[in-house]
Amino acid sequence: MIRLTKQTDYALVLMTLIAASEPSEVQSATELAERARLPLPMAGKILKLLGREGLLVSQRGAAGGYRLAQGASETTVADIIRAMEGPIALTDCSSDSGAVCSLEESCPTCSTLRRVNRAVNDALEAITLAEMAGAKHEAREALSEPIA
Amino acid sequence: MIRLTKQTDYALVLMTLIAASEPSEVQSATELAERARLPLPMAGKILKLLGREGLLVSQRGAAGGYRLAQGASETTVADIIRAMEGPIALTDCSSDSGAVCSLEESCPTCSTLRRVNRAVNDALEAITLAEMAGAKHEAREALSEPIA
DNA sequence: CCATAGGGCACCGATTCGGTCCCATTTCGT
DNA sequence: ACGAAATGGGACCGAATCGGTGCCCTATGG
Repeated sequence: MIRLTKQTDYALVLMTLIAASEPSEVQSATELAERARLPLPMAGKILKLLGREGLLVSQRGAAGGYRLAQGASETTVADIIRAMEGPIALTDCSSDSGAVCSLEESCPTCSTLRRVNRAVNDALEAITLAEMAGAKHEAREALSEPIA
Repeated sequence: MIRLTKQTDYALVLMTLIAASEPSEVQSATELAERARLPLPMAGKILKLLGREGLLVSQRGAAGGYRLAQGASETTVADIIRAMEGPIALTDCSSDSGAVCSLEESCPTCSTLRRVNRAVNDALEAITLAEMAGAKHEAREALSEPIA
């Protein structure tokens, strides 16, 4: 249903939590799991993935944890989704790789889908982690206007 | 991966094919399946669904088939996706139904997701079947720019 | 040297997806 | 009136994906 997985959803929540704290100090998976009201194994799994994908920097050993790899304004929703689910492509057809579509005759669909895909991508690229982290207090007026 | 199912993909192709023909005359599932290079059972299943959802009008009996229920300019990509997959919602959180999110504390995510969701929705709502059907010949310059 | 915390991965049950098939019903043509 | 041609509505099945847990390893601070 054009929907992202729950794990991606959780990733957005976790990233938001991390972004909302002091950028320099690490936060443990246990802490974050509690605050996000997620089971520890789940949170751990997701944080590991986000680390491997370069969105988080991890500190191993006792008193370890995670912190953002970049500033909260440099990370977008699209980045997080890509880290969790791979390239953003609505269909096989709409991926950037020039994979040839098997539906030759009827493939104006392809070109249009590519366009749709781009619109979605842009929308996701436009929202930064900083906005999400700040949304709790401010950024309420930013919601009143439509996007596209 | 924020992707729609293959059946939805097929639905877009089939709808495009139907829209590209004379609006008044019906086309059989067999015909359409051939032109879309899809197995007949698949095409049939999808066409039935689109009919039930009100996007197509069916003519039963011999020499039967399908035609558009509305003008090609009135039907959008979003309509087709909704017919195939239900309401467009990136996450449980972002649906329009005011379903309460379980992640209370961290739920600025909710509001932001709602915004993302809306952007996606708007993008899909903006593309009509008429555009897709016409894209084969024109609308090529709209593609010349890279995607992401 | 040990408790703490992340790294990696295998694994499992449940759901969804892609696809096929069957049978009932409708309708045109002869 | 009858039969071929089409749609209508499901049931059904194998395969892939999803959500979630657990285990064992390595790193590190006290």
